[in-house]
Parts: sequence; structure tokens; C-alpha cells
Amino acid sequence: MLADMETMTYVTEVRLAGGRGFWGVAAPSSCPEVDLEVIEEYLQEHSLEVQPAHGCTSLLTNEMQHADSHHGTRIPGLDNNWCGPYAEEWHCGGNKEYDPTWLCSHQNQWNNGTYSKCIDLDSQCQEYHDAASPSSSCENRPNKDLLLAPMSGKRKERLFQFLFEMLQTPLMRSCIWWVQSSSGTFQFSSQNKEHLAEIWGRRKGNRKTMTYQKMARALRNYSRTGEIQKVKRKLTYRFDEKTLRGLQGDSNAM
DNA sequence: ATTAAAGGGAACTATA
DNA sequence: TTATAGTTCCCTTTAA
Repeated sequence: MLADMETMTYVTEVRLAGGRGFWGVAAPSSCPEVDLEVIEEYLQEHSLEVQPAHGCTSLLTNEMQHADSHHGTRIPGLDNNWCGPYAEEWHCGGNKEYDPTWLCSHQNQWNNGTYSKCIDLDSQCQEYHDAASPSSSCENRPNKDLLLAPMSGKRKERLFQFLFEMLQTPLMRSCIWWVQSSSGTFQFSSQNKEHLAEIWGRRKGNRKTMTYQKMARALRNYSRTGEIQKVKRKLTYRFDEKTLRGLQGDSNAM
């Protein structure tokens, strides 16, 4: 199966790319070591591939549609059922179904407002109770040379769009996950929230490193404008219904 | 008492 | 030039 070969290739690449854990954490023993830098590089590569002409036309659109049309074929992430960081350890546990196309598929099309089709928010989600997060010793922070260039000449990606995208990305599940996707409730990892913030900052091409604190400040602005509300639970927020519908709509409009 | 997270004012920046 | 959407800093409050 092609996907399997791609999986092997990708995993191999990831392993060759460096010995650091994905988040500078000691990855679970069975988890392939994935580097933040590698992921961003990967994202950037495909971002470059898809950007010309009309901005980024998802190079995986066809693949995803193709995959989607094969309901018998289970593509991790397409049936977005995780509710918690380790609800479905497809990329750490058995690692059999790791589909490298996933990352590409999430090179969303901010400039024209469409998103890749990788979500089923009707999936059943039980309330996730904060499991033990992976330990996070960050001695080996990835070097900062690799910055994702902000998409010039295009409409800027909004923070809530970025978060939604991250929520659809299995590799980001150690940082952010759905608590209840049907209601748009999501949660940040106490351990890895800074990494997510850092990625956000890189995407925006900020001068300084983005931190969770600063990102949360922006998030708090959303409670005024309504896109996202804070819920009582620690590190947990909820997309406004309308916003969520918009995001879902966009993701389905592919 | 300590600490992480939450909250918000205010000045500032980049972009459309 | 103005509005928007953050970003940055910094301080206070709340909760575990």
C-alpha cells in the first residue's frame, strides 16, 4: 500500500532528521521522534508548493477527496475522534496508520478562506479528563533558524483558524485537543502549550517568540468579539457556534 | 504560601 | 489614514 510506504519514508526521514523529541520532550518509548523543526520544514515545503498563483491551493485536496471517497479506507484524522491527547495513539502506539499526507492536508487556504476537509465534528466525544501529559524537559529546544515565512500578500491567518487547523492535525495532539468537538470545546496541554504558541508565532513571523501567555491574551480578546469563549475548565476554550460552523463549512467546502 | 492560569489595561506593530 | 487583529508588557486576581 502506497500510504504505508509513504509512512515508512516519512518516519525514516523524521528519525534521520534529529534525535530530539517532537516537543523537546522525552517521547513515549513507542513514539517516533518527531522534531518541531522537521514538522515545520515539512509544512513549509508544502506550503511553498501550494502557494503560487492563487495562493495556496492545497496540493492534497485531491488526495483527501480521494481518500474521503473511499469510506472503506480508514484514514487517521479523517474521522476525527480523538478527545484528548492520547485518545487514539495512531502515531505513537502501533504507528501503522501514520499518514504523512496529513500535514500537507493542513496547509489551509487562509487567503481564500477555505480549509482542508479533514473533520467530522459529529464524532462522539466523551469528556476528556486531563491525563498525565508527557514530561516536558526542554533542554534541546529546536534552533530558531527555521522560521515559517508569513504568507506575504495574502490575508493573514487568524488565530482561531490556526487553532482549528492544529486541532485537525494529529501530530499536534500533544499540544491541543478536542474536549468535545461537537461543541467546539478544546484544551491546551499544560506541558506543550508553549510549543503550540511558538509555532503560531513563527507562522506570523513575529519578532519575538510567542508564548502561551501572549497567545492567551489574544484569545481573551476573542471573548469580546465572540469567536472563542473561555470555559471554566483549566486551559479550555470553546469556539463560538457560528465560528465553528464557519470553520467546518470552510473545511467542507473543498 | 506558592505557583500556574486567568484576566485585562495600555501602548505598540503590521497589514489591508 | 484608519481599522483590524493581534503583540508585547506588566500588573492583579483566582484557584489548586
